[in-house]
Amino acid sequence: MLYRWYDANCRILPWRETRDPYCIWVSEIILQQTRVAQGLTYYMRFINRFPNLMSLAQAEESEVLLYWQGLGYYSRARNMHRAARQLVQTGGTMPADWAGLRQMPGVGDYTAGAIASFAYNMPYPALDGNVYRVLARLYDCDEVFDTSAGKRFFHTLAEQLLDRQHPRQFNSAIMELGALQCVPAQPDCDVCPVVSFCKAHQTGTEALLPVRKPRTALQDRFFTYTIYICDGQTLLYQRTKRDIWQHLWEFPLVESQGWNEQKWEGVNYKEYEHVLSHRRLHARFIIREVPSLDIELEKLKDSYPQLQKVRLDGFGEFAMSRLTERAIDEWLFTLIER
DNA sequence: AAGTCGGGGGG
DNA sequence: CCCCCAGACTT
Repeated sequence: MLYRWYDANCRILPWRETRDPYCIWVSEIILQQTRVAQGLTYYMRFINRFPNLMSLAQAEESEVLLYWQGLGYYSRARNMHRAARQLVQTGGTMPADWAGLRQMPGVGDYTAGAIASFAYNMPYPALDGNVYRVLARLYDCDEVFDTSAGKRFFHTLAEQLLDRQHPRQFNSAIMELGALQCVPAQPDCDVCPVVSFCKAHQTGTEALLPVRKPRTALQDRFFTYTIYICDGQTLLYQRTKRDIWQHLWEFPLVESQGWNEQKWEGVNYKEYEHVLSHRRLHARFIIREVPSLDIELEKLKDSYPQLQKVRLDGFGEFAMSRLTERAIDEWLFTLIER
């Protein structure tokens, strides 16, 4: 039932056309907490530039981050780069078993199971958000799934259900079922291939499942960026602290607890709001034309790591957050053209 | 166990 | 506004 549905309905995706563990690894990292539609173009560009372990290991981290720019969760890219360098040091091939995969930086239980089953057809379950939803509904199970106990519970369930003769096909099918058919909101159960096995549908509880623990509240942060301008150049620094956007570049930043209501007469600035999953950022970008960037650089260099002069047409070498990217594209550049 | 890390799309 | 997405890591 399930396999027939999969063959007829599955999406054609490049990482399904290969069994190269490197390519499958890259796809799984990109797709962590990321929709296929968003990750697809990143995957194509990434594989084209870094077609194998060696090419990734030999690249600079800064270039890897450029290929990740805009995708979010940037530690994924840095962990992947670190893993590639580790593997090249120890033989230059991808691990060929679950335990070896699981030890790679950035590879957790889900990703290890996904690579093991997709690349090697090994009998390990792979529980992502789709699978938790499908299992919770099939068994009408209201156990909270994103706790350690809940993960153990569903993992045991998945191991029992797993088709050990066809782990690749099984994992692909059940994930695709969650992505296309057993969707979070208003699933069309009338056309579901496994509706006759679905206890939640018999009870009418599909919409209540799966059960997740409550999310942490959104917090506000206030950023004031200063764009120093002189002679077609500006100042950029690299974020290095354990915080958002680690190792990305941006304009010198001062964070405050709120907006102190001073008047901004004659000051050239623009405000942006930028929402992350658990933060609401309130950002002000201020343009300050100064007589000399070297004087500002000297004053600020102790507070801002890697602070340096950058030509306004040279931003392409520096990986930046969407927020900074937007401020540059929508404001700075349109302002400069006048 | 709880918090952190991005960004985007859909209802 | 809310939700969730081929999750992992740190504290």
